[in-house]
Amino acid sequence: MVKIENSKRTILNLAESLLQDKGFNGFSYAHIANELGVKNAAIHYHFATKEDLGVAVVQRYRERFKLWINNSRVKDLSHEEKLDWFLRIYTDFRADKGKVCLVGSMEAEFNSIPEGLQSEVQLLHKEMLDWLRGTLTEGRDAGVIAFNGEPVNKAALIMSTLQGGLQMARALGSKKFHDVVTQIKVDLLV
Amino acid sequence: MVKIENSKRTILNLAESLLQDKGFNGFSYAHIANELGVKNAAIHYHFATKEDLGVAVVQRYRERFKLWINNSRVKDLSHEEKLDWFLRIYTDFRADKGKVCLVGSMEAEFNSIPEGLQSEVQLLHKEMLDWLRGTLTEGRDAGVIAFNGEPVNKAALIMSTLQGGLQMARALGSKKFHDVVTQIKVDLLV
DNA sequence: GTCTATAGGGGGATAGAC
DNA sequence: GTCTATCCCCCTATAGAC
Repeated sequence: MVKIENSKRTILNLAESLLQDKGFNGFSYAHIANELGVKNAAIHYHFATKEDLGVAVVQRYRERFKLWINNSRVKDLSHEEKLDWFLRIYTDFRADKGKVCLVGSMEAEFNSIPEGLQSEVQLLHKEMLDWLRGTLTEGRDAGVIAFNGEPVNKAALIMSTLQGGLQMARALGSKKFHDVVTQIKVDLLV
Repeated sequence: MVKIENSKRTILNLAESLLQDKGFNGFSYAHIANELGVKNAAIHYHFATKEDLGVAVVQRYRERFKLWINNSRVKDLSHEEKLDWFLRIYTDFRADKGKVCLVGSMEAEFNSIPEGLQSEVQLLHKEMLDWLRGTLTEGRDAGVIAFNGEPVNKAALIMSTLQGGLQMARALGSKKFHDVVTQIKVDLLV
């Protein structure tokens, strides 16, 4: 029911949303087709297989993340602000119909999704962790955040916490997620 | 291919394993039937619907957890040992074919699983969090572990971290999970 | 308790018209 | 680019024999 030229993008948007809402095994081409007001086959024209669609969603997300972190609006932030920006990604997911993070959604069903999709998830997770580790390192070197242990471990802990926290909120409510974010900050100030 | 009297238990074992391996939407009665060497319909005799089966798995897990924490082998441990026992549950999952925690598996697909199952997951998550919060509170009061902030928040953080950490390990390997466990401990000693 | 057989539906995917 | 039509497979679930 919308723009013909952007239909590919619209499909990706819906697929991304469905992945974060129902998981890879929890949505179908029919869901997207219905939402878009077209038929099943129309989606297959743009993305031959479901694996192709999933891969395209993650690839786009990877590019988006790369653009974000290299954009001056993030690059020029203070160390604390960069961390807040990262936390806000997850807070926004929670506020957006209780979505979970893309990476967590697919790692939970990792052993029942196509291999090509597994590889993309791996790359995205690495790239996000890498940025977070760098930010934590710089922030501690600059003396504006504090934590014990290795930055690489702290980065893995924080990202795991956010990922698990969004999932927890589905069963126990948004307050629980915000409790977790609060504790992440507490554990960064000491 | 096994004991007739224990077939119900065997089905539950397989279903629990499959849930932690492939997720609720990623396994079928056929998987269980093949593994057991029986036919599809035989499983339906024991558990009429897939929802019934899922609910039974989580209910059994809840009872098991309750038995554990009330058993003297856990109850009589020191505060630090209790925490180590809890962490070991997750470490053992990772070592067991890269399973993720039952709660995380189903919260990731929360919006595409039956309602009755959602309720059970909610109860299990509450009960585990509650025990962890209590243990953290007592441990800090006793002066053997240290952390800032509210025990309820710290408990939610630790459990989310373990849940997300097991999922992360699927894409990035076991070392990453152990990094996270290391950091959890670092953040408890200060 | 397990079997055969089957109903009934949904899902992914393709062929060919428009 | 989207449609209709269709294929084929897998899945959940049930009926009734053994």
